Amino acid sequence: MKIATYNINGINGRLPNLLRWLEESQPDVVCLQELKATDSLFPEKPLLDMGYHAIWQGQKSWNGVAILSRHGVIKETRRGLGGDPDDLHSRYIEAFINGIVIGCLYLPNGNPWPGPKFDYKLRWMARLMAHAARLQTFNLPVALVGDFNIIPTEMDTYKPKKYIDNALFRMESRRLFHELLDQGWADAIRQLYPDERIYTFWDYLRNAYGRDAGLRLDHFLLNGALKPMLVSGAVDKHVRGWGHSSDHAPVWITTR
DNA sequence: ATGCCACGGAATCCGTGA
Repeated sequence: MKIATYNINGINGRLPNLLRWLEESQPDVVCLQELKATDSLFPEKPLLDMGYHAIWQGQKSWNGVAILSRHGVIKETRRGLGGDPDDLHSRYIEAFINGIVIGCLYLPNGNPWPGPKFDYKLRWMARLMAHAARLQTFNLPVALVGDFNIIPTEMDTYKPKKYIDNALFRMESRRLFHELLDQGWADAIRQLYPDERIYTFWDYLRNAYGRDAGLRLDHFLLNGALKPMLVSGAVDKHVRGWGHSSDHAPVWITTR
């Protein structure tokens, strides 16, 4: 099964890019983030026409997550993380597809540091970790997939010094990410490419893509049951070079 | 220290993103 994640940065503005990439890449399941669309504006029909069923949690202007699948109707298992009834951001949706539990997430950016947005990021991560710990008790393959907005190590940014006080790279963010891994999650892309610089995001500013000034922010975390099923994975980097692209590129893995 | 780009939504700018 080919599972992908793609921060689309506005699903309606970039629908032609999304459809072009789906046609080319032929993923079975796709986790999307930053829909930037309300529920009623989700482009269900063009995706169905391409054979993809979808579940989504939209929001006006910002955030928004969705899961697409070619394996028929999707069994949704959760939307939202719980642990904070006042949090109205659409950042988590989860489904059971073809024997795998797939959690699609869009972790808060958290900039600027310090401040309330950074505090929200850390609280959201704590809630994610509480839910991830519950998922670890499942006797099933589980994947946490999406835009984590975290640069896990110095190897995952073109210029570590520049990001020292950035919420994506602050030690608190990295520490929580590694505490999450310590629950028993494997960072699939890093596992496949232990020594390579791999980026999934290139800023629109300053010709970042042309200079390959990127960050690795989009991750696949696999539990112990799913990890031995991992076969391959990669970033569809060229998609970031298409006209009218998102600032993220799609990332995918395949499992047996 | 700031703007550089790009989005949605409203309005001819603002908040946000990373």
